[in-house]
Amino acid sequence: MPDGAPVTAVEETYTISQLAEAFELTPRTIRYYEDEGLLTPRREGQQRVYTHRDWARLKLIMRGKRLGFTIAGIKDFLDLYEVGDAQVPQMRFLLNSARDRIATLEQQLRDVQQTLVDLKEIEGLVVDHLARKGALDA
Amino acid sequence: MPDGAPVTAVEETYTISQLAEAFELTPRTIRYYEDEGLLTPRREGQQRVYTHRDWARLKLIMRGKRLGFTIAGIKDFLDLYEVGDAQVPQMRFLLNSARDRIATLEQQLRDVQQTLVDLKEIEGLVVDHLARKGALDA
DNA sequence: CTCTCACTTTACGTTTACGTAAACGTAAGG
DNA sequence: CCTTACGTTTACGTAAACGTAAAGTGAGAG
Repeated sequence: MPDGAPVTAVEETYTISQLAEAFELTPRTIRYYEDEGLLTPRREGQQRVYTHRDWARLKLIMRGKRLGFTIAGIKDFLDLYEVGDAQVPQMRFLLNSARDRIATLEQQLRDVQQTLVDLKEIEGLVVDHLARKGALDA
Repeated sequence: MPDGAPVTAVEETYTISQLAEAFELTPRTIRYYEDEGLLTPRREGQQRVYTHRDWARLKLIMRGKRLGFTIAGIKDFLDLYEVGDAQVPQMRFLLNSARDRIATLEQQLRDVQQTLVDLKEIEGLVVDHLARKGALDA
């Protein structure tokens, strides 16, 4: 076994455009996320090499975007997943960040639920109105 | 009873800065929403006069913002509440809009719930870590 | 060797959602 | 009459999140 050989199987990697296609983003966007510190792919020559770790982070990024978070906010959020090596003061900070975010998410949860109630009521009204006009086909 | 006298009690009105303070916005922002067609206050001379209807719409606007909608998206959403006088083709359009929005909101609901699960797990890990270090005071 | 293709960097452009400054109107108070 | 307070319009400025064009690099095909 040659020195420095990988212990685990060779990890699967992705190019930037593979990631772009998978997540329906442009390479530009993915590079932008790197500029903002959300991704840190290694380089092979000058080319970026992404691993399944970047894949996972991109999934979290997309979820954050669907939730309306800013890129900076998503970065903070991603940092929460990197708890391993933190010291106690940093830990306290992370804990507060996590709890803040939980609070706003619980507000968002209520907002979504209420909006769904509203919209379904509207939907009912419209369907009703169309029914009275006998225009409910299609 | 004089001609043209209001049947109901005189409706309560608000100035732009009253609204601004109540919703923690700037007057600039409220005028911007008017430019974008989200609010249409009547004028008294050159001053804007807002009613409780504008108040209600602003509440919906703020909720939309918390949900990460764009201003244009919020406008479309507000239009859904104006179903009364629509014709059938317009009704069909509204129905589709409402259903589309319901779909994305249900996705958002799942996202919020999953993110809450994630964050609470992180919170648990951090609390645990701090406990082992005996640093859970304060 | 040339061409193509995918990737790279640099840098200016664009949209959204307001901020901010300038200049003015108007009613109330001293 | 002057100031103060609040309102107005007009218009340029700005931060965020990319789009887009220009120009260069490196590997492989013909």
